[in-house]
Amino acid sequence: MAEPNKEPAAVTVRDIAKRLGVSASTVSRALSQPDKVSNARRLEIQRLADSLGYRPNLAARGLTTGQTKNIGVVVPDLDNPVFASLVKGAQARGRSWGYSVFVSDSEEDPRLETEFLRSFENRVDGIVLFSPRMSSEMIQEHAERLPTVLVNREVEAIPSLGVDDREAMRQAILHLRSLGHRLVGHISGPVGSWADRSRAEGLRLAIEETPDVQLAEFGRVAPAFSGGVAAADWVLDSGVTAVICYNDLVALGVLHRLTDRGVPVPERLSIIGFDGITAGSYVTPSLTTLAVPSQRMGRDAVDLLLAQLESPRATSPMHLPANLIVRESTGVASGLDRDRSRPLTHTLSR
Amino acid sequence: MAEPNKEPAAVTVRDIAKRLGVSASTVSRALSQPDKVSNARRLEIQRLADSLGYRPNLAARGLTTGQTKNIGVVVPDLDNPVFASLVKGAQARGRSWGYSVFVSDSEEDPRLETEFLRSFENRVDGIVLFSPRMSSEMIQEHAERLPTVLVNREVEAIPSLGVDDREAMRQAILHLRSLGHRLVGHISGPVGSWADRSRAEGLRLAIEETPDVQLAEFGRVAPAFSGGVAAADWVLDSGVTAVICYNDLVALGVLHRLTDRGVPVPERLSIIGFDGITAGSYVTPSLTTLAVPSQRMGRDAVDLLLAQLESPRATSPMHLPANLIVRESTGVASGLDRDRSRPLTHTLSR
DNA sequence: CACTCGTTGTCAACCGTTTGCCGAAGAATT
DNA sequence: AATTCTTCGGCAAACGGTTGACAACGAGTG
Repeated sequence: MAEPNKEPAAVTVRDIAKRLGVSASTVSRALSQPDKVSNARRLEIQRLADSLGYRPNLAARGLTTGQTKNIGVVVPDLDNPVFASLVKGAQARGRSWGYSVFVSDSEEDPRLETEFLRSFENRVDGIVLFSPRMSSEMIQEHAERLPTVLVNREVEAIPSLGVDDREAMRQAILHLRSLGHRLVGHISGPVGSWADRSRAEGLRLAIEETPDVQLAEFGRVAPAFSGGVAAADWVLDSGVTAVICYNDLVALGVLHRLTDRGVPVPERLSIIGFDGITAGSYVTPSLTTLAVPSQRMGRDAVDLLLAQLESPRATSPMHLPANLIVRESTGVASGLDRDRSRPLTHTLSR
Repeated sequence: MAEPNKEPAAVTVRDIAKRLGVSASTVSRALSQPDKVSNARRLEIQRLADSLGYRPNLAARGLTTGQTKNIGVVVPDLDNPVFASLVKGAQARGRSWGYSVFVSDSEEDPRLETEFLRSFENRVDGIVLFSPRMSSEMIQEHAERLPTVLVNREVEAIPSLGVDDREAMRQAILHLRSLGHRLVGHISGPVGSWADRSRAEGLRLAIEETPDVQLAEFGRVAPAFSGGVAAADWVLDSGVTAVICYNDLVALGVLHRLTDRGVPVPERLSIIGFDGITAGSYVTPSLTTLAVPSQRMGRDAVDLLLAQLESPRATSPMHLPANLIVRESTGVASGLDRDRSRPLTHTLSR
């Protein structure tokens, strides 16, 4: 009564078989292993199949084949455009391989992550996991129950994909150096975040190979606009002429606070962000940033995952290049025109 | 050989049955209809089940029950924070009801949308569809194969959920009016977009009931930053003192262009956006906007869908209120202090 | 003690598909 | 013409779980 009989009773392989007087298995074969059945039959079956609008029930198929043709993607926060974009890329690539994508927003909460991973068991063929916080042990544990590709994080023996933070930071430092900056600040991100560690380390290495640039470390801030606002005065007061921020949100916060105070950017302080979110190009001055190819990371992560499904093998972590996008928030170092004559470019190895 | 035997062979209901010397059906019942089995047995079974880490295979269950416990969400573009947020809300709410969420980014392409909808058949129990472009007929057609909830769009006899554009526009107009604006511009969005029609209509109604405010229509622009940049000079030149933009991106474009030209905002021109994306609070001056509760829309859409699954019934379109967030991009109308003395508030009919 | 009744758990069928095995028939080989 | 090889298609079992029908059993009732 309450059921007005929606969903017009999906057509099954047996329906087709019956109408053609053949067996279900023949229909199945005609559709999935066309060379196992005669041309005439196959055509006949295919014709009827799509005239009836037949759609194989993937759940049923999955029961026998063990393939769900689904993959799961877990990200910390869909409101962060970087993650949204990653999901977009993953979904698009999944589709092109015939996979559907489950999405899960873990809200940075390891408990939720665990819940999702468990609920994905025997519901997906594999997962793409972006989890800066979960412990390596837990990741290991989950990964052996379900094929996994990690994004922006490396854990022993698990395929992973990340940003080449070292090369990114090198680009940033070279850019600033060639603008005459000699003392550069760094605002780091949340403790325990894998990305923060990796970026800080990359920066350290970049500084090491650039002897005439020095680094000033500023403490950790929340990886958000407010964090940048909070850090701005401190940074300005410290005497650095440029600052590299944990991410774009922090950079935008710094920029906003300085603009509010009437401090000219980049004349007084150059600012570099990280991520390449679109908001960076909306502000004035627009934000110079290290853009991570997040959509591509989503795509590549799926490719990597599917490759693993086909033939599991050890792979070393892959690195995608970040892209220095120079906009208006970086400029010539303030007041200092002294050593503009130094040859800079030939230290660029590659 | 190439298979290192990952995935440790999921434990099934029969495994449990065997170890306890009971039948599979008893185990099944103990887990899903606890009152059909004696206390002792039930406890025994439950204990073993989770000590073995048993996870029911939902695909298999779905075969008999007809419930997949999955829902699909289709949005036009995940890179748009409004849609990302909607997905976030939908996913969170789905989870709390025990549903997993497939996400699909249709890239504004009706062909892709159709493909997704078809691929969702007998893979999900229902879908949340955000499709400003697809024809009503096609939507009708899909909706009768699969329970559907529409977002930000209304089609005869299909449950839907949207923003109360009329009330939103009324708030905007009242806000501007009380700041002394008497001639307000409107930059509209892409042709064929349901949201654009609805917002324009809402604006028209709001203007009708506010006789002392007049409307100046500007043509359509791309619903993007560049669209706003393009429209800015035109709007400025027209003599309006305030402009309401199709969405925040357009508003940000206008703002950016004016700032570039040195035109003071809001002194010379007030700007209102629509959507409430976070980028609006990063710019200087920050953007006054009509914030749509996108995450909540996602949640409510899922609630509505699940309610429909339980007992399908006709429902009239639901409307969620947009929220006027007054920031720095709106101010007192330029040069005009003449009729500040008029009593304004009592025209506010709620 | 015979009877009814409620509880507990088993049997078997089923959901929609795939797939190994086998027999039938036609084609090719000798 | 007899034999072997192929090709085609049917049968039936499986995947993992659910569910209606029913048997067995112990307990309560007269």
